[in-house]
Amino acid sequence: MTKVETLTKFEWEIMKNVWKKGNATVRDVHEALSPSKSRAYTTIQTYMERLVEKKYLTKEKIGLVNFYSSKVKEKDTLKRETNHFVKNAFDGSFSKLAAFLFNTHDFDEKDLEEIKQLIEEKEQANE
Amino acid sequence: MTKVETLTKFEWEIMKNVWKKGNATVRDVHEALSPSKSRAYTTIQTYMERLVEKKYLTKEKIGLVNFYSSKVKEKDTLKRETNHFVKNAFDGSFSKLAAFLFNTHDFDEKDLEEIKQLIEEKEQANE
DNA sequence: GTTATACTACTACAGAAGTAGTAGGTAAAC
DNA sequence: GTTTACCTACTACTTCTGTAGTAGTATAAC
Repeated sequence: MTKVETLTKFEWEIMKNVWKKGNATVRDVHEALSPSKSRAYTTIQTYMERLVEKKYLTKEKIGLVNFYSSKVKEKDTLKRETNHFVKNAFDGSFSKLAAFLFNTHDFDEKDLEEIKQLIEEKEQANE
Repeated sequence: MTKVETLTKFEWEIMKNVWKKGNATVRDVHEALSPSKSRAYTTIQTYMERLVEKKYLTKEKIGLVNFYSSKVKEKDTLKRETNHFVKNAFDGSFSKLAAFLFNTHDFDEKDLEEIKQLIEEKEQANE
């Protein structure tokens, strides 16, 4: 019954940075995030430690400094979280989500063309 | 800077029930939810009270019993939450989300047709 | 060699989320 | 009219999130 976890907004932020850099120190992440919303260095540190506990990150000490790297693939995480969301919000139905998006958001020509392209590729693949 | 809030999984559950019934008592919701995962009646009660505090629900006492009804439209909530999610997970890009869905999930013919239909309608509307 | 800098490890604390018990009151049933 | 069932209001406690301070140690700079 492994309880499935969800990343909080801020945990996402951190994970995104680690994914982008491959591996990152607290300082790296702090510097990358600080401009937008200033948080103490140790706040970032705490988060990253917690992400280690939660098995999202591993850390390795090189010299004096901890380098954190991701234990989970971005794509897998994204997939899991998306499934979650769709489950909660749209009873697990992706076409409900799609319908909803079309009805409530404005897509421009380009978006629509891109998506249509994707569908056609899919359809080819399905055949 | 009105801090935007997100519903937790369980708050969703409750809101869905209230939306479905129009207005609902604690007992209604408890009975609707219990089969799946048993939670105490008072747990539901607490949640519903908190949702009143958070302005998602209003309550009106009729006789001895509180009837809760939604203050927010399901559609609006869904939209807000979807925006949130897309913002966190896909840097706010709906076409990234779309692309991701196509790459990681299997849609069957029917789904694809439905979506294509939607796009064509949109395109017509855009013209 | 003493001072400043940088980093880790540990501790702390408030508020939200998750969960539920208890007290007390009305109404129904006997 | 006493018991039972049901409901609300209030209180309580744990875990998780968000946020950060402090102590201690290694290194760099003077």
